[in-house]
Amino acid sequence: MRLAYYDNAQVWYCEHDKIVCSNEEVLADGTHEKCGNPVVKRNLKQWMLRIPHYAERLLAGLETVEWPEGIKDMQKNWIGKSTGAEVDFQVDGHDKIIRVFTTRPDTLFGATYMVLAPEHELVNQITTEDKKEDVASYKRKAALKSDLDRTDLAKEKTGEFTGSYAINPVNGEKIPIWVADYVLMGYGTGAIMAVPSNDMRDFEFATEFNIPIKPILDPDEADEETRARVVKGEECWEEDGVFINSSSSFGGLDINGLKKQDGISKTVAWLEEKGLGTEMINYKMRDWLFSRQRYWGEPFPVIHWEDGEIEVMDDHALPLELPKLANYTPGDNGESPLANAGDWLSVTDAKGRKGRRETNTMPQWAGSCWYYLRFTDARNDDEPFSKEAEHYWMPVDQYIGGAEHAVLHLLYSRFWHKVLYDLGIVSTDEPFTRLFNQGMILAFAYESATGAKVASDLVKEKDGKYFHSQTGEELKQIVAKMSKSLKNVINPDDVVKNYGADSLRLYEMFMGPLEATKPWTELGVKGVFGFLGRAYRFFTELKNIHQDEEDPGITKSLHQTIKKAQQDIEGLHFNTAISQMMIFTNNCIKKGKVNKQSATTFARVLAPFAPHLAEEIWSIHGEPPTIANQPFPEYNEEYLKEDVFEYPVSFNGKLRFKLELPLSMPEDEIRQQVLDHESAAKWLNGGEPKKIIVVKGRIINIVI
RNA sequence: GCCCGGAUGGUGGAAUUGGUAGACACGCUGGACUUAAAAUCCAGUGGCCAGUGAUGGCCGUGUGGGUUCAAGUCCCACUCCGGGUACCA
Repeated sequence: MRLAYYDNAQVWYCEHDKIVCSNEEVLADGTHEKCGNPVVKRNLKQWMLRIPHYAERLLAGLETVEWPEGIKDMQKNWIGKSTGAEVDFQVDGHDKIIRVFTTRPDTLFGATYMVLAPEHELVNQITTEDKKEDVASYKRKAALKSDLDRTDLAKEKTGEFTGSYAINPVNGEKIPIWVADYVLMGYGTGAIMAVPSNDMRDFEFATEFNIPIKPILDPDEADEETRARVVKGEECWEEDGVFINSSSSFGGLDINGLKKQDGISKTVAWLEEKGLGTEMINYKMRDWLFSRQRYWGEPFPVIHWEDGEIEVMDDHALPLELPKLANYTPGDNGESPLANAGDWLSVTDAKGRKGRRETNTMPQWAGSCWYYLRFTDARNDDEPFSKEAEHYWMPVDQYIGGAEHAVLHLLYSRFWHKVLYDLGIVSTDEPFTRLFNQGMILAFAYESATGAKVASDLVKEKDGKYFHSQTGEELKQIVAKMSKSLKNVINPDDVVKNYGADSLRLYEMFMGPLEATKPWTELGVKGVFGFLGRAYRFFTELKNIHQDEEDPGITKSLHQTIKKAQQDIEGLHFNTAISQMMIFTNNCIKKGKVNKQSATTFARVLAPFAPHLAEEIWSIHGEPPTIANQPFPEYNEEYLKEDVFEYPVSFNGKLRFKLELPLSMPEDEIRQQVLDHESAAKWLNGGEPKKIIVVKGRIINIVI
C-alpha cells in the first residue's frame, strides 16, 4: 500500500489575503484571524499520508514504552479505535444502498430513521422533487458553517427530510432518511442509522423533529422510575440492559432477552450470513494532510509533467533546494510563493517534455519527526545518519518535553519512525523508550479586583499586600505564564549575573518536582545561593578540614547522601537529592570539621548539580583537574546499617512516646519492654492491652 | 459533557507506596557580630488550649462517609482548580 497520495482536500482559503489558512487562524465566526474577512472552503490538490494504516501498530506500541499513562490515554483517544459493524440499508424504490457504520449493531431494531451527512454523495440522488429546494438550501447553510459552528454551537439539532425511505434490514420497516450536519462525512461512512432510544444525539434529534422513538432495551440495573420511562421510550438509555421488541419474522433475527455483548455477536453473525453487513473497525484518526502553501518548508521533490504523469525525483537528484525568491507573496488561487519561482518551477526532460515542479512545501513535522535521528550523526555529509550511529544511540532512552506534544509531535514521529523501521532504515520500532513531561515555570503576576492584569513594574508591595503604584488599588497576586505584557519575564542571564549559573541550575531543580508547574521566586534563588555559599566556605576553609579518621556520624550521613542522590538522579527527583545534600552540609557545619576525603567525595556528589562550585572545592583540595571526569561516588551499605531504632509507640493509633530498642530484639521482648515502660501505665490506665502490633523497624501500636 | 492531572503550614514542597505528617528551603520572630546597614552565624517557628517552667493535652493533609490495629496514602460520594477534547455513530 502506498502511504502517500495526492488528492483533493478541503482547505480554508482567505480571499482577501489570497492564502490558505490553518485551522487555528479561522475564528469561530468563520473569519480570518489576521484580516477579519470571511474564509471559504476550497478544494486543493494536496499530499496526504495514510497514518491510519499504522493505527493498530501505534496502539500496540504504546504498551511497550514507559510513558505517562495520561499521554498514552490521549494518544489512544486520538487514534479512537472503535469496533462495530457496517450495515447496508436498501433505499426504498431505488437501487441504491446506504452503508452505515455502527458500534451498536444490536440496536438495529430501534433504528427509526437514518441520517446522511450533507456532503454525502447519495443526498442529491435520493432527495424527492418536493424536497429538493429545502435540502439544497440546508446543504448550502451547512457548507458555510465553520467546524466550530457545526459542533460546539450546534447543540440544537438541525436537519432536513429527503423525502426518501430506507428499509431496516432486520424488520423490513420503512424509515425516513434525513440530512443533518451532526453526521460528519469524515468519519465512518458519512451515514448513520439513528437509534433514538439508545443514543443521546439521535434522541435529541428525534424529539426535535417528532420522529418515533422505539424502546428496545429494558435497563434492568437502573432504578424503577428510569426503567419505566426508558421502556416507554420517554428517556434515552445508553448503558447495558436486556433487549425487548427485538425480533422479527421478516429476517428471522431474535435477540430478545439477550444483553449487549451477546446481542452484538448474534446480530453481526446474522448480518454476515445474510450478506447485509460485516464486522468493522473504525478509527477517528484521519489521513494526514502533509502539504502547506508556504515558502519555508522542504519542497516536495515532485514534477508534474504536461502529460499528467506525477514523477517523484530520483534519490541522486536530491536534495531539491528552495529557490531564492525576490518576492514571497503567495501565488494565485492559494498556491505557495513557489508558484512565482519562474526558472526553478519549469523543467524539461531529455525528450523535451515540459513539466512543473510541485509548489507545495512540507510542514515543520517533516523535520521534527526525525531530527533525533540526525542528532545521532549530525556531521555526516554523506547520509542522514550512519547505521552504526543509529544502532548505538537509538532508541532515545529518556525524552523530556512538554505535554502539549502529546498527540501531535509524539504521535507523528512514532508513525514516521515505524515507517523507517519497516524500510529497514532504523533498528527499533519505537523511537522514545521513556517519556517525561516537565512542568512549566511560571511567574507571579498581579490583577485588580475586576480581574484586569497589571504589569509587574506598576506593582508596589507593602506588608505582604500588593498595590497599584499609580491608582493605589489593592491587587491580588496570581501565578501566570511569563509574558512581555505582564512584565514578569525572568531573564536567565540576569540570574546568572547576580547569583551564578550554578545557583540558577540548582534552584530550577530544587523548586519542586520536575513535572510540576510552579512559579519562579527570586527568594528561592537566594536560598540555594546561600546553600552553595555555605557549602563552599565550609568545605574549603582549612580550619574545618582534617586528615584523621572520619567521624562515624559524618561517614554515615555522607553515604546516605550518595545513595539518595544516586537514586533520585535516576528517578529525576532532583529536588530531594538537593535537600539531602543540604542535610549533609548542615551536619558537617554542626560538627565543625570534616575529613578531606569526605569533602572531596561530597564535591563529586555535588558536581552534576553545581559543576563550577564543585570544581572549585575539588581543586582547592589539590585534586587534579577535572572533577567532570570523576565518577559519581559509590556508597557502602556497611555504613548505612542501623542496630537500634527509636520506635514510635502509639495507643489506638495515637503516638504517645518513643522508645529506642535494638533492631535485633525479638518481638516478644519488644512487647515486654513497651509494657514495662514508665509511660505505658498511664495510657493503659489499668486495663489490659487487646493486641500489640509490632512492625520491626517501623512502629509499635497497642490496641486497648 | 467526556478524558487526564491536582488540592498537605504564611510560601515552594517532603513523606521509604498503609506505619512518627510537615524533611529541605523560603519567609517571619528573637539574639550575636557591626557606628549602622548588608552579608554571615546561633535559636525558635502547623493551629488551639493549659502551665512561671521543662512539659502536657486536643485538633490538623479540599468536603462528607467507609475499610483498617493504623489512612495524606486504599474504597465510595462530592467541591474547587488546571490541562486536553469536542455531535466519532
